[in-house]
Amino acid sequence: MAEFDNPRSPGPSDKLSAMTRRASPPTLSEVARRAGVGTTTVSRVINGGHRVSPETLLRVRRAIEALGYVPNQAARILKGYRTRTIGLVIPSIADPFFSECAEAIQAVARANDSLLIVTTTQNDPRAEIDNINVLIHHQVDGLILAPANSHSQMLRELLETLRVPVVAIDRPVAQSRIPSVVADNFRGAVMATEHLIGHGYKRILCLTGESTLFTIRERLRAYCLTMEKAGMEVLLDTSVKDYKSAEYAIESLLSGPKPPDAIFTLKNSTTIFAFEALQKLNVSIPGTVALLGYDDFELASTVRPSISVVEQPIEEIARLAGEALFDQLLEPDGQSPSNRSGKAQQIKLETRLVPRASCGCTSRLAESARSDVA
Amino acid sequence: MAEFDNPRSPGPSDKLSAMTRRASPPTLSEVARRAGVGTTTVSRVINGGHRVSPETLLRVRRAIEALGYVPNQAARILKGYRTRTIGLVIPSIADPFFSECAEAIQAVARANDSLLIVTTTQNDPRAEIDNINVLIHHQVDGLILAPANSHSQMLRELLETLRVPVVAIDRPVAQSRIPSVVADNFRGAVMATEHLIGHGYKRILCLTGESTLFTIRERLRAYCLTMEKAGMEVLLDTSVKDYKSAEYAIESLLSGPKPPDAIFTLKNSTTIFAFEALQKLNVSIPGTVALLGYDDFELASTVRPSISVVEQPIEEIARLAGEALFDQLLEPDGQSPSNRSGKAQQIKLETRLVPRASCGCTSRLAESARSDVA
DNA sequence: TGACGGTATGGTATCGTTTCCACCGATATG
DNA sequence: CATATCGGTGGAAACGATACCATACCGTCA
Repeated sequence: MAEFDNPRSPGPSDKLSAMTRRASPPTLSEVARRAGVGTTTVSRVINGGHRVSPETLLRVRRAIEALGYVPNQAARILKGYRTRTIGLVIPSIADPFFSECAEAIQAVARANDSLLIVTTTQNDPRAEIDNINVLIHHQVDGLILAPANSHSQMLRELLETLRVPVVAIDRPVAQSRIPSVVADNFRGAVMATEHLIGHGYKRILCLTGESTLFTIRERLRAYCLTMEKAGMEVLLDTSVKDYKSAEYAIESLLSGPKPPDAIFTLKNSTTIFAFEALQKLNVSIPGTVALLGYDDFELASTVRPSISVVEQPIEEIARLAGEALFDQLLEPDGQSPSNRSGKAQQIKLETRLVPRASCGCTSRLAESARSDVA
Repeated sequence: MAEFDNPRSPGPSDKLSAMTRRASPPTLSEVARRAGVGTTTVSRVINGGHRVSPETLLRVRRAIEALGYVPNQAARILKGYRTRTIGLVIPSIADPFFSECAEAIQAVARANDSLLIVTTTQNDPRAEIDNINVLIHHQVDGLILAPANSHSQMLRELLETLRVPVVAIDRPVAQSRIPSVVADNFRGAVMATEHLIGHGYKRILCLTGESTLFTIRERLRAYCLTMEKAGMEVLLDTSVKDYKSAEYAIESLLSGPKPPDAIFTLKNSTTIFAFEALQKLNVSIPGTVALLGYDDFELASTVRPSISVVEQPIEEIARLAGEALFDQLLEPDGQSPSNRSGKAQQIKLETRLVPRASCGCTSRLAESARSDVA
């Protein structure tokens, strides 16, 4: 871990570098000198040019142009201005769900003249805390994060002492007034389970994948409740974490005494592992077992059979979170921004069932249903 | 476009807020006062604690702890320190190629105590220039970018006047000494074309997709040269830009007088469109036409038939670029960093052919070949 | 004419940190 | 014993931009 490093190199004397390529960027007072005005006037020109006579304005603008002057961010920030950066804390950028989020949030940031700093946690709560601290030290104006653990006491406390607005995404922060934008995971999983039940499947297996995340737990809860309400047996397998484990689990379950006739997978990667395993084992889909997954993915409609999924409005989640953040940022009153009573702070978005072939909807039905919703 | 906004709110008088929850973060001089030392000493403690007596060190550390002091970044930066942020300029975060890049670069940045700011251009050269300027104004320490147009005069000039190190990724900057890390697109496409020729296909069609990007042009050049060298007819189609156009192009070509017996797609999305179209048209792969794509993707090995591809070492490209950037950053001499003669600045990485079923390699052969290389 | 309101402008303290320089005492060196 | 050396320390001047306040000027109204 390197120590802090040297400041700018000494640099040539002012006179020497006057005509040659500059060693350091021009400053506001150099602009002022060149334009024959005071620093105040230049500052005013930069910040909108109000209360400056047209001639002076022009002269200053020319000087700025000639010197290629750009204001020094650090100095402005020091005077209390916003940094025009926001931080994003997510498990991984490579995950398609979060990369789509990042893209959308970046767009919102850009629309608000801000930049986005992305950090990743790999769902490690400690890395998460670290990242938040680092971003705060870098004086970001606001923070969007997908909490690794919704119930972390430490996280909640940290967030509530923050002086900048925070919005949680995909997963809420339990027992706090931190605003959040999440999908309705419970409702989505209810829809999915009911859909499979509606198809007449009798033994619906739920593959949770390995996860303690809030979203997965919600989906699991919904599956269990729905099954029980329908008087059906809850069949769980939590062992699938990669292709191998999927193959092992599915093979043993299918050759067991009471094999499942449908599989509901609770997340993207689990769906893919399960699909891969079923293919490899030459299990007919949906003939022998139907498959329905949570979360859409690019090739879900292309593979044979196409895979039915519950689709989340990812881009919308991210966009709303970004907008909520900037709403808080632009609020005139500096009062603790997260406990204003007026606005609905906890946003929950609808998800959508996309029936395709793998759940037993025929190709044709699936197509019509699809265009129906779209 | 909002104007600049207000500086910090006036804030209560010092005395008043002394005992209550602080309105603004503690400063270095407050720490100094509490520890009964000068600001210089505190500063020294923060920056490594050299030349400070053990007792004083302890006292200062305690004061820092008690006040929860963290140094103000803006002030340090103003004094000439690095911002410990680097900028990344890519076409899109949602693109799997670039999201993997971003992930890897972020990891390198973190390892160097830096943060990553991500901006996207949608391959628009103007947005690219804008983004670079914005990042420079934010005083990033360095820059990594995937140039939209390798031959842009404007871009080259901008980059060469920059005072911070730059590394190009995936695509070089033509006629310049900007360091770059790219895959050997030419060699990759030669391998692919030769592989198809080796299978005995006679009419190999190349689907370029819509692109003027450097990478695609390189691959196209390689395809053409290899075909000509083999005395075979170059078959090009540049019209595929989505699923519909793929279906149209493939249907009309296949029903034409001299239909292709193999397809080589030059990028990820084109491969998927082509595959989708072939499936929909019930064309047998590789029976009627073989398929080989550039760039791997998650389900390429899962779909039936599995799709043969040329795979790029994405993570390695990104990691090397990140490391090259920090190498420059840490170089002691501040001389124009990009034209040091010592190091190889233009890195070109090998790509790898991953034969699967779609090109005609049988499943078994494909498997063995695969594990052979892996 | 004198008081007043408004506009254009500049001087200067300030933000929080680093660093140059000066200082002090103590030990080492001639 | 005088002087260099060195570890430990603090005062105060930067860094670059902003904003409070003061000033100078002009026109207008009573």
